[in-house]
Formats: sequence, C-alpha cells, structure tokens
Amino acid sequence: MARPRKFDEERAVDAAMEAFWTAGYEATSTQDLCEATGLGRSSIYNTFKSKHDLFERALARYMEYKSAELTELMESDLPVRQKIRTQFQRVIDEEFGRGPEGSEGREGVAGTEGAASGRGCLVVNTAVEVAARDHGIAGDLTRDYRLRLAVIRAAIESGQRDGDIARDKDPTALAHFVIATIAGLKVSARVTRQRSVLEMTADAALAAL
Amino acid sequence: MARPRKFDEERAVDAAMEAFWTAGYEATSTQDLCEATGLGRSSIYNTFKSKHDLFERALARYMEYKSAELTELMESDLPVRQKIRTQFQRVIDEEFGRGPEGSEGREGVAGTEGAASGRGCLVVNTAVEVAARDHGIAGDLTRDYRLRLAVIRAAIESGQRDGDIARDKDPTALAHFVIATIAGLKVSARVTRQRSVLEMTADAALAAL
DNA sequence: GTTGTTTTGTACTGGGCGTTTCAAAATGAG
DNA sequence: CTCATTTTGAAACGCCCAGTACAAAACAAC
Repeated sequence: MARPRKFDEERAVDAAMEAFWTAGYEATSTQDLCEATGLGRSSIYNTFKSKHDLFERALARYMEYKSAELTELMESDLPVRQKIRTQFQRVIDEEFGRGPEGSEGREGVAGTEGAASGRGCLVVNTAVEVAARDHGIAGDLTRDYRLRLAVIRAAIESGQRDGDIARDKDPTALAHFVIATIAGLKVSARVTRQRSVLEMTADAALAAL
Repeated sequence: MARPRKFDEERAVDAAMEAFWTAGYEATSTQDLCEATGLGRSSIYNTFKSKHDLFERALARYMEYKSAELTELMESDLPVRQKIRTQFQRVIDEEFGRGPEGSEGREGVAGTEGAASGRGCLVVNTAVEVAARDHGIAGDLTRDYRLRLAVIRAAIESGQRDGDIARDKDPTALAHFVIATIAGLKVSARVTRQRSVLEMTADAALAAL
C-alpha cells in the first residue's frame, strides 16, 4: 500500500545505543546519530519522535542486554561468591579489555596519565549526566535498578541457604552493596587506568559478603 | 597605572564551580557562567583563557575543598572505622540533606519516582562526563585520586597499628575500596532516592574493613 | 588635566544544534 | 498503468553556542 522501509528499526536503535554509549547524550548530535545508524534525518525523525525518544529506546535496549547477562549469571549454579566475583571481573574486563595482564598504561610517572580508553557503562553515564534533570530517564533507571537488585538479592538468599554467606546478614543490604560496588568500579576505571587497582578493589569488596 | 578590576577572581572561580557542579561541563554555557559569576563575557575571557580553562580552575578548587575536608577527617584522632563511617555519612548527607529521617521521596509506587534533587559530586560527574575525552582533565582527576588514596591509606595503616583493622589486610587495597565505595554511593544516590538504601550500603561496606 | 593602560559592556562572528518542511522517489493495491 | 501512501534526501528554520572586536569607561601616574 506504500513505500516500504529500507532499514531495520531495531538495528537503528542498536547503532544509536553505541553512539550514545560512546559519547553520552548531550555530546551525541543528530548528525552523529545519522552517521551511526546510516539513516537520514528524515528517516530518524519519521521513526522516532525526537533525539530524546531515540535515547530512551537506546537506553532501554542497553538495560535489556545487561540485565539479561546479569540474570543469566545470577541464576546459574555457581557458588554465590563466584557469581559476584565473575560479575566484578566482567566490569573490569569491559573497561580494560580481556587482553594480557600488562596491557594497562604505564604507571608511576606523574603527569603522563592518559584519558580512559573504554566508554564506561551507559547506565552509570546516564545516571550521572542526565538523571538529575530528566524525571523520565530517572524513572527508567530506577526501574532497572530494582530489577538488578531483585536478581542479585535472590542469588544472595540462595547462597545463604547453601551456607556460603552468613545467614544473619541482610540480603537486601548486600545486594545494594554489590550494585554500588559495581558502579564504584566503573567510576574508578575512568580515573585509574590500572587493572590491578580494580582487581584489588573487587577483592576487598568480596570480603564484605 | 590602569583601571582596576572590580571583582574577585577567586570568587568568580567559586561561582563557576557552583555552576559546573550543578549542570556539568557541556550543559553549562558561557552565558550561564556570566550569570553565575555576575561578570560580562569580556571580563571572563580577559581573565580566563576559555571555558575549558575556567572549568579546570573550578575543578581544581572543588578538589581542594573536598581534599581538605577529607584530610582533616582522616588525620583526626577518631578510630579508623569511625572516620570511614563519617565520610560515608557525609556523602549521604550531601545527597539528601541533613534533614529529618523521613525526608526522602515516597517509595514503592512504580512510575512516580522523581529525578535526583542533589547535584552529586563534581569529581564523579567530571570523571564520567569528560575524563574519557580530555587527557588534561583526566590527569587532574588522577592526581586528586592519588592524594585521596594516600590520605585514606595512612588512616588505615594507623588503624592497623591500633589494632582496629586486621594487620594482614592490604591497606592500599582497602583504601582503593573505600574510594570506590564512595563513588558507588554517589552514583546510587542518583538512582535510588532513599537515604536508607545508601545507609544500608555504607554499613555493608564497613563490614569489609 | 592629560596620558597610558586596563577593564567593561555591547554587538557581532561563524558555526553547529535539534527540528521541520517539502518535493521527489519508491512501492503495493486496484 | 494509475493512484494513494509512505519513505527518503536535501535544504532550510530559528536558536544558541564559544569566542572575538572594539570603543567607551575607569582608573593610576604624572
């Protein structure tokens, strides 16, 4: 009945997600979005209401991906502590790559530090950059937070039943703590470009469980 | 020998710091900076080389303030654990205010969550927003990180001498962990608007020391 | 008061922003 | 093929951005 679309909407959202992930919301222009998706301005504005709308869909997609990964890990049959450790390691690997041990920047020489190479985490980036001034986005993030909380808390409760974690500890508190630690690792990774620092941090956090 | 300046340069930097703190680097326009400082464009560009230069000075000032507070606390004669606890509490109070216990937003009703009211932490905001694409700023943040690390590590080592913290633990690792936890609290505060959640998180973190 | 220097207010620059407009192109239905 | 409908590309919109140019204003030195 009419001219058909030549692109895949989902692929466009994925491409936009990559762009927002790399540069952040404000710093990603509509021109950048055109180049990332391969679409023209008209197609984007015909498909999505606005840059903000596209961002919200891209963010939702990111949260879907990450929540799926987290859920799969937390519902596996590994010991709890190992689940948490693996999640921490994932965060570190995502920031530094999975390359050889010595691949991080040289250390110790003042003033020669480079900027971070990874692009961090879209959720953390968004929480810091836009959540305070955008109630809609803040709500999206809160909903995602609750989802992650539930999944991690369930794994911790399961670990308590197995005797891997002391039963007198509050699983909700521990789950909040795990989430905060992950966020902390991601922020630290923006500043200290040494994998070993993050691994020390993660190990110390695991001692709290 | 010439017309004297009518404003205080330091005060201008302070005002700019407040503006950048509230809105972030990109979202703060030169117009905003004029209004925040009360200066005209000419005065700003005559005193500072550029928006970026002014930001760097504002950030440095923020780091000075915060590092001074941290150092004062860490070099006090409180027990270590209480020093750390106090620092965590400061972070929470800064995000939620020091008001009565029930002042946080209502909870439980999906979709009604509001955006964060506080403005977070300029260091964390900067680390996430600009560090990855600005080597100079990244270096400033790294230097500040090392300073905080040294101060906290010293407090922990002192605590180990007092027997308040197990001597077999690596004080450097614990210091990195404390810093990451603080960052994690600040990020979580952007998403969960309940003081109790952050207090649970802080308590759980203290168990790791 | 005059001169020399600096600051200040105002207007402006070129450019990029998010968004809209519109006609041409493309396609399925009859 | 024709027609109705939708997508697409290109150009343009008004607006705001960081930064600049410049002359008038304000002072210190003499």
